[in-house]
Amino acid sequence: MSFPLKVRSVRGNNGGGGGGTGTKCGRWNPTVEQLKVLSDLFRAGLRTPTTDQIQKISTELSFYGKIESKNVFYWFQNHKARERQKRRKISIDFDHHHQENDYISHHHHRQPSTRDVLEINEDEEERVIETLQLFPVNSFQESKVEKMRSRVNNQYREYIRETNTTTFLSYSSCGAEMEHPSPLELRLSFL
Amino acid sequence: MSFPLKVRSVRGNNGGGGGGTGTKCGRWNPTVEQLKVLSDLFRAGLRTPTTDQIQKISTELSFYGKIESKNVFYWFQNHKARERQKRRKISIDFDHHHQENDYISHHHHRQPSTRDVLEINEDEEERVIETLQLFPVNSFQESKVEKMRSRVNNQYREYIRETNTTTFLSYSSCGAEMEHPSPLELRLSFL
DNA sequence: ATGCTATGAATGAAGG
DNA sequence: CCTTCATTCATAGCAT
Repeated sequence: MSFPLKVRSVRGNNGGGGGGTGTKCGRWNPTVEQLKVLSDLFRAGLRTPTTDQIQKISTELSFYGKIESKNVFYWFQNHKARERQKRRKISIDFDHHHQENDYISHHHHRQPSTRDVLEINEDEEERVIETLQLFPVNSFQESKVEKMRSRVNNQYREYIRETNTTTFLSYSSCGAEMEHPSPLELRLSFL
Repeated sequence: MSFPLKVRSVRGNNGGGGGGTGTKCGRWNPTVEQLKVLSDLFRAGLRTPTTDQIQKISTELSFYGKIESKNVFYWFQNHKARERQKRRKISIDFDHHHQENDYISHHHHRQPSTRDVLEINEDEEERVIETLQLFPVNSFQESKVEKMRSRVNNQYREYIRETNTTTFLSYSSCGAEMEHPSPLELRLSFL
């Protein structure tokens, strides 16, 4: 529960060597050094590192212990998500608190069911990434060439949106319709 | 993917009480049967099902639990993308990988596609089985599986229009427990 | 042992 | 298709 200064067991191991034997290798367990670097990067403003950045970070962190790129990826993913989540929760609490204070009618207390919670103060973001000196990851993403590719497949998205907004009634019996070309049979003739 | 020894909750199925593990009706949680069928289809070579296929699959799968066509759509999207991710192991950090049995790290260098860091080393069959017959098309259509990747956006249009009125069953079915065919059924007969 | 919390990992759902 | 977000599953660790 301890907050930021979580230290966790250092998991012994490595320091470059790789003697991380004792650890159950089913799941990556960051060392304190790794955690520090990651936190620093995050604090410096890095939120969604590019593949190159991930690679660099991962490579660098491998010095402190076994680590893979995906671990870095997941770490940032989770860290960002959970911070947002935390902030969201706080905001909700705040909101809730206020609502209790003023019981005005035009305030609609919405239960944050699942996804109702919309973005709240999401400011304070994306600080200068260039300033983090830990790893000079100034690799630009110059890929502007491929921008004219996606064009059609957005239709399904629209469809989804449509069906989501349009009543979910889904009338049970639709015997008449189903005008599918042919009585089909999907079969897996293997396995 | 990666259901080696993980089964996840087999969908405690809502049923009001909602106890159990999760299964909040906010998001589709595939049952093992559904997952099996989907995986089979995928392994059979189906990658980007057409609208019709999606609908049929979802109809069939609704037999095993609540499901919508969009779930099928998303499943294939995600599964395909993530399969590729796995296949495209970056492995730029090969030299820094120390210790323990490093998997047969073969690295064909390529430009990291912005996010394929998820270098998972799970080996799954990726053979394309030509025996898949999702649609017994006429002879003039090449029976090549890859041929099914044809963009059928026109169908999407139709589909969209149609789904506005005819949604799929996917009844919640709290008590409507129907006897499902043998989970080992290898052939799906769609009607 | 039992339970809880923090968090790594996975994946459903979207957005673009 | 690619990238990202939100949820959820599964556990390691520590607490009780």
